[in-house]
Amino acid sequence: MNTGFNPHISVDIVVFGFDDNEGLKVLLINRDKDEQKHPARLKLPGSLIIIRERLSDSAQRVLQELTGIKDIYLKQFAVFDNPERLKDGEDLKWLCDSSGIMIERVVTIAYYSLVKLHHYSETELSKAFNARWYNLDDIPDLIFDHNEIIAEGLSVLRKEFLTEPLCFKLLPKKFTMNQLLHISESILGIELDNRNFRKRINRLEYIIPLNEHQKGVAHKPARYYIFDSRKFEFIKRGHTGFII
Amino acid sequence: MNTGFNPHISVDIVVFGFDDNEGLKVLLINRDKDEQKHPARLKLPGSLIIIRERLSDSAQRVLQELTGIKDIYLKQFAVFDNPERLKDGEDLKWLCDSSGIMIERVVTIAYYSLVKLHHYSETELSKAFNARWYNLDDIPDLIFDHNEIIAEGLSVLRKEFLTEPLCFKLLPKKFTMNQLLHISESILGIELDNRNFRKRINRLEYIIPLNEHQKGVAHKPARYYIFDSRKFEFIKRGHTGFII
DNA sequence: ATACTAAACGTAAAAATTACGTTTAGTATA
DNA sequence: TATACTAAACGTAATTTTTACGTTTAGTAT
Repeated sequence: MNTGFNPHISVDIVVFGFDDNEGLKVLLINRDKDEQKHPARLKLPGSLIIIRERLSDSAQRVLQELTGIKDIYLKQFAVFDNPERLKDGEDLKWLCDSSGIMIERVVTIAYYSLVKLHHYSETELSKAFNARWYNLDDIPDLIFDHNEIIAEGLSVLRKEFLTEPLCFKLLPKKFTMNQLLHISESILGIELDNRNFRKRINRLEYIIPLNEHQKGVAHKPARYYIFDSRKFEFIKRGHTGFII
Repeated sequence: MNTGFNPHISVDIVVFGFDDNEGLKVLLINRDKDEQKHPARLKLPGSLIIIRERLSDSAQRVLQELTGIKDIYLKQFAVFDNPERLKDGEDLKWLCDSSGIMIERVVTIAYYSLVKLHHYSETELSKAFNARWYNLDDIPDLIFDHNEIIAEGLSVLRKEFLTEPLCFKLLPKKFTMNQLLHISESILGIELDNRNFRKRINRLEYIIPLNEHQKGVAHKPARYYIFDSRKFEFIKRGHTGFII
């Protein structure tokens, strides 16, 4: 039986969702989408790739199929290849049944992603996809090596966050200094000094202050800023790129 | 015909070799190990993995089989998965012939490595393996997407070099400040100010000055230093790790 | 003795970091 | 209408790091 799946390669996606109030979360789905088994078998969104599919296409497709989330930033961050990683007999049986092929060994390519949590309704994720957001420090036992994949994903995210302008994927076009601060704190998992943070950000030429302010807040209204990605690239490339 | 190869997954290794005089080089082999075809088809050491083999084991094995180099530091740095990456008909035919299996599509996991060039005799590499070191800015057209793999490998190496203590893999146990400087310059591809470099390094607690100096040189003999990896880890982990 | 070489030390200005204190512009409430 | 409250925004002074240089030192070679 040829299902079109590549029996050796899968993708798994760690979707980090940011929420102003509650910080960073991860999206998990139920292994058995429609059943309400107890205990539930939770996992990352992921699946075998289609034979000749590009990995990034595969990741986008799988994510949409399993969670409805589409067209988002995805970053390949590691490969998990332990030949024993699918060792759990029951979960392996489920994988063979659900994919319709004999599984010998699967190498998975892991992606992480950053999304604005409020863009995706909890109710729809839950009802249509049996998917839910979990706090980072409250993640249950997952199938296969998915706990390890999340841990590594978070570690890479934190490293890349220091050199890549990732926070702007989680912010509206116009954002305040405090929003930027809170995201940085959530992702890095540390507290930052408000005043020193402002000073550091103000030196960055690619974060541009606007003459617009918050309205209707019960305190001094905050200024809005925008991120100029062209300026960022220009500076990052050491002024060697041509800006048309 | 079951050759034991996984028809979908390969490893390729970018071996960077450092040489005090000539800087950074890359090890390339001939596609056709024993023939002296003209023009030669050059490539990175790499091959399909064995069905249930771990990727890192595979990389070590393949490297030893194709170049004789063994037990070295290898770092997974990227996945190359373009479904058209093996497009070249002649090279694809060679791959099918040499592996003995029908190739549909191969995703390759790329590793980079750092070795002391003088550890590997040019003659033996050349005679026994038809392998040669090439200067980074003098790399010919390679098969498949191997030029792209090298470019990406170098880019990742340069990034990781800034935060990981990679240079000590290229230095003898006891090294001089100038050796450290030259490696840094070679890898980063830029010139560094000798005096400011010394100052910066001297601040690092994990680079330890010895009371030993060069002998028999026609100038002020240089002090030797050693790298204390335990101290480095201790400091890097933010003093939270237990040192027994 | 003198020249030569790379190693090693030094210095002063500028920039960035750190650890704090103070003022400001708005809403809420008494 | 005055006062309280809140987060935003500005400020400062000490310390550390970076940058761009100049000078001295310890050896061999001639």
